[in-house]
Amino acid sequence: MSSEPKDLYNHDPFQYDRYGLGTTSFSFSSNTSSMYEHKSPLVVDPSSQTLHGFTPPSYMSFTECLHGPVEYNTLASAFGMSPSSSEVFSCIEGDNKTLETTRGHDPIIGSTSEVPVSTNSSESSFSTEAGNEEYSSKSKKESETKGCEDGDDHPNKKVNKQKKKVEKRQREPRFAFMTKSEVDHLEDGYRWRKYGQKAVKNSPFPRSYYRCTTQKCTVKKRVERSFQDSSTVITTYEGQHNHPVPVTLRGNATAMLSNPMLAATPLAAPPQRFPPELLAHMMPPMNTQHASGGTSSNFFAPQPTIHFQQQQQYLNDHGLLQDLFPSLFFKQEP
DNA sequence: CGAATTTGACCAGCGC
DNA sequence: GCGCTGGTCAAATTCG
Repeated sequence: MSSEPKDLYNHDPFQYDRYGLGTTSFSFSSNTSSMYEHKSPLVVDPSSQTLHGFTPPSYMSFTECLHGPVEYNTLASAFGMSPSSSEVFSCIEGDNKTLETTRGHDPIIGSTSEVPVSTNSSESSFSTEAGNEEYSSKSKKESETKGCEDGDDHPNKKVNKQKKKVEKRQREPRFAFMTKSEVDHLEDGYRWRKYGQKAVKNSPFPRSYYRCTTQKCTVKKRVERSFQDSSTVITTYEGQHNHPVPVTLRGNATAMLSNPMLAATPLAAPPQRFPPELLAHMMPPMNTQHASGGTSSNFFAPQPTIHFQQQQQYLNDHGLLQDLFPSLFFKQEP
């Protein structure tokens, strides 16, 4: 194993754990392992369970975020994608090591155990990492056995194993976020097939594993409920969709696509790339209901039309983005 | 009847 | 090396 994970871990994407109330830590890293970090105080409104200055993205669809060239999947846009009203109040992006952790300390759960994911949580965390390091052998197994020759009808797994050991696979970027939702599996417009379920240590709730059903799309997601707050669903996406959103959408997904705001969403917005979910989160409350409502909002509710660029402009004008993520404004792909 | 889900088994990685 | 855990497979079952 390379030392990369350790290094990453040392950077501690969960650093927000250490800074207590009113502090947030953002960590990003690209494939080159560069990392940006910035800590900035945020105003928290416990009653509304939201961070002021963090508003659900009404302008960007979840599916859009999941799809396409967006470097860091914008899953936070999932706000409102759930069949029932839900809120994403924390996002975590990282790699296996960061998210998966060390024994007995579930990465995600673990983070929440250190800083209780209470409804009045005062932290919001984003961290991104898309490492290049070896991926889990299981994934290799999956892609290889499915893909090809390995699969001779001989279940000679020993041989396969050796092949697998040699071959490395690039790690897919991961993105985790927590959502207040009654349902585990949030509708995001894509079609998923459940391929596994496991009991999670220290949690009464199982973790479900889903895979995108679209051919050749390797995106997966894990869904689990926080053991500390059963109303919180933790969803971890892995990979990026290489296909458009399936046409046949139901329920909210349909609503989402028919939402003029979403339709106007500039998929191609700024090419590279401030994670849209952050943009979304950092948007000041355009809708006063969000700012003062205090209740779980339905993010699909009609809202004033605001274009992405306008929102960005707003942020720029207020210096929010630069202040929070100066480096991201100049971030270049390697 | 095909698609999706369930569920027990299997495997690899990691810490001790 | 062993045991624990997460992740995946795949047969069986359920669903539409």
